[in-house]
Amino acid sequence: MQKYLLDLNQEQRKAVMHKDGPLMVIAGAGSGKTRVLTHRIIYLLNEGINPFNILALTFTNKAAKEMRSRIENIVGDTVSKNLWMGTFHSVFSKILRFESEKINYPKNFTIYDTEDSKNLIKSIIKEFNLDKDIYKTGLIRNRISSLKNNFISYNKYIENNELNLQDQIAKRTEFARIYLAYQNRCHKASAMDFDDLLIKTYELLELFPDLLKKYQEKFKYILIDEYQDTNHIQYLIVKKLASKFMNICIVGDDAQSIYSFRGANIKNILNFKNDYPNYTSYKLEQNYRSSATIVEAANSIIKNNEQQIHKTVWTENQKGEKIIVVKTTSDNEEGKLVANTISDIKMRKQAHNQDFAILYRTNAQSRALEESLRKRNIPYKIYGGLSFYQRKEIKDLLAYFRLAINPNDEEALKRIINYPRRGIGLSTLQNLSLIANSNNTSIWETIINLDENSQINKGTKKKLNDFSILINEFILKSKNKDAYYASEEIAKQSGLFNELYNDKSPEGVSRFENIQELLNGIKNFVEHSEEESNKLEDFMQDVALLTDQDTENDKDFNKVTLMTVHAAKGLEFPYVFVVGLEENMFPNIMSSESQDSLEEERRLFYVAVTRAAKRLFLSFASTRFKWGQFIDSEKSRFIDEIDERYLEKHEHYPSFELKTSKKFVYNKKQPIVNKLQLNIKNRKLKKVTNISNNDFSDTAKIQNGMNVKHSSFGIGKVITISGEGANRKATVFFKGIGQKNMLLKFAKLEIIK
DNA sequence: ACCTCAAACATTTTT
DNA sequence: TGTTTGAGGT
Repeated sequence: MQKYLLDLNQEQRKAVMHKDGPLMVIAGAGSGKTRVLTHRIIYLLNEGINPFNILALTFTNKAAKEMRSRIENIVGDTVSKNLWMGTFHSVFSKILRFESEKINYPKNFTIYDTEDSKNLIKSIIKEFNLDKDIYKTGLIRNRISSLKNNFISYNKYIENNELNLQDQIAKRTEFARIYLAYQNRCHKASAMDFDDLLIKTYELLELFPDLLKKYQEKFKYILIDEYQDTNHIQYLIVKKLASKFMNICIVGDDAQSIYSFRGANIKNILNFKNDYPNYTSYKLEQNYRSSATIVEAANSIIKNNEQQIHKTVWTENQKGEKIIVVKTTSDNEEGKLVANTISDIKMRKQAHNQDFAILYRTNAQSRALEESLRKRNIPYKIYGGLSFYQRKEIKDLLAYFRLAINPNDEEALKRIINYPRRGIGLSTLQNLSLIANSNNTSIWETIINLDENSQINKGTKKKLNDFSILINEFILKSKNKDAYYASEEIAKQSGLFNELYNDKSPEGVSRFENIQELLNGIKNFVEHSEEESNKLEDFMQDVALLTDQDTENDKDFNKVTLMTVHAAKGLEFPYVFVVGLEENMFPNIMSSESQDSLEEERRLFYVAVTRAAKRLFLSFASTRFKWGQFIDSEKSRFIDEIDERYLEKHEHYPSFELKTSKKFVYNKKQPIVNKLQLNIKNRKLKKVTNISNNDFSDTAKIQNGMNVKHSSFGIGKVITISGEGANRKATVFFKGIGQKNMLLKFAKLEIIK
């Protein structure tokens, strides 16, 4: 037997060595599902299947990358580099780059990210003069996205009475018009949003049978990871592609289906049998990841769900220690508890930072945790905030690149037409937009054909003309020169480089550094690509599809991980903290209405718990700071669903001493807060926070002419002082930075003698 | 056209 | 609490 097959158990091996025909692998958490997928690909390659004929669809780019490198280690990179591997979005965008002209899109189409989509919708709502409180951009975008993911086009939408009625009830009577306009504007801008990447692929395969045949024959073997989280349109595409050879292998776990808000349909996995009647299926039930306690506890959680494929996850691993459940008084206490416990374990068990993960339901919860980790000097990395490519300065520069590649890209144009300042303001832009809409062209087309328009005055025309000359130069450079040369030129000539260089505030400096980092990244890209594919266009291909997990660098190696439970799917850590286990938080208030969404929250909790290998810590806070207010909260029902045997409950975790006094201990007898009580609580807690800050006595000492030190601006001289007590302000001159006005209460200035 | 400041506003999860 | 929007001034 081949060496790589030896470390598989019997079921895993059967799945790996299944050669032809539909295959369904139901894999419990931690049962080695990625390993099966990887090994199966290696097996196919060893059987003589051409790597060109294998398509592997993963849930994240990172997963694809990791799988590819594992395969590469065994079969070598000449073979592995020819495998088609990636997310649905990235693989299909690649196909569209070849074929898009057939469906009337240029090959250099732009991919609009969520921010672009929202901005476009915002413009449309404004142009239609609609009430922005009824037509909320985020909501509209979500609705359009969900329609698209269910393959309901504008035409199908207007025929659908039920959907129309929903919008009537919500008073969004103009929704259809917005939907149509959105589609048209995307098309005019030669742009596709995330959902279009799927829809257009489907259309392509539907409209052109010869193309369908081509890709069916190309992808003779299709493997899909995390199948429980595919949505309807993805399902349709796969069904089409696989219908010829039926060599489709899906791997998934219905108990870990957590993306229904994105259109994921748990029925896809349940219906696999109907679509492929001659299927084979294997169940992987042995968990290799977690302690027996964690595995059993997870089982006791998921059994509360009604919808599921029956399976029993078991393990031979040691029992391990009990799961710690801790109640804390506030979110800050919770943060301290987590940070202290991490330090403690690091010392006693010789664990490293990268062994720890802190998981939460919503991104907003990260702040209290970050603060306490910082105070304890524990390095951490945080996912799900802004990814590198979504930072303002990066998006600004990328917008120039996008225009150089596709000048019709309206969102990119709007972003930078007046940044840096060139005196082309809002009213000019509105005018242009109006003309463009009435001529059914893009804004760019309108600008380069200005002479025919008399609505715009001469001065503005000159400015617009200069702008178009600039962009035309960028278009030429991006076509003829390598990406690094072109991008550097664009950064300089656009004025962006200077603009950021001249901003010497700490934020400005870091923005400038980010731009340099981006340019370095492009340099690196050029050095590692062939001459025919080292253009800006090649670099930009799927930048919009990258997430912060994909842009991880070496600096992030030994750090504690902070992320949402959603983002943690597929990962594992020795020590896991699941925080904020409170009613309305987890399960989230938005999901507590229907049985289905509650079951999904429970699956999410199941995912969180099963990330842990050695030890699991669950915590909840009895007050939480939200919207600038303290809100009382109660323990999550999910904690009570875990079998008591596996839990060890604490008011405070004993391994460290809490600094706060008993008076803040949550009072069980008064779960309902009245306003007065809340105010008292506020005051008390505020006091506690102030103690940890610099006290006022120090700020009162600061006088005119003194030299002071600021944490980020460095050393400066006090020029003026105004105000009293908490309102005491100072104007300070910092060398190389300039004057800053600051409230002494917050500024934490240190007096330098 | 652009800047500044105060008031209103918002909060699930993401390729 | 942090961010976005709108009014009003330059």
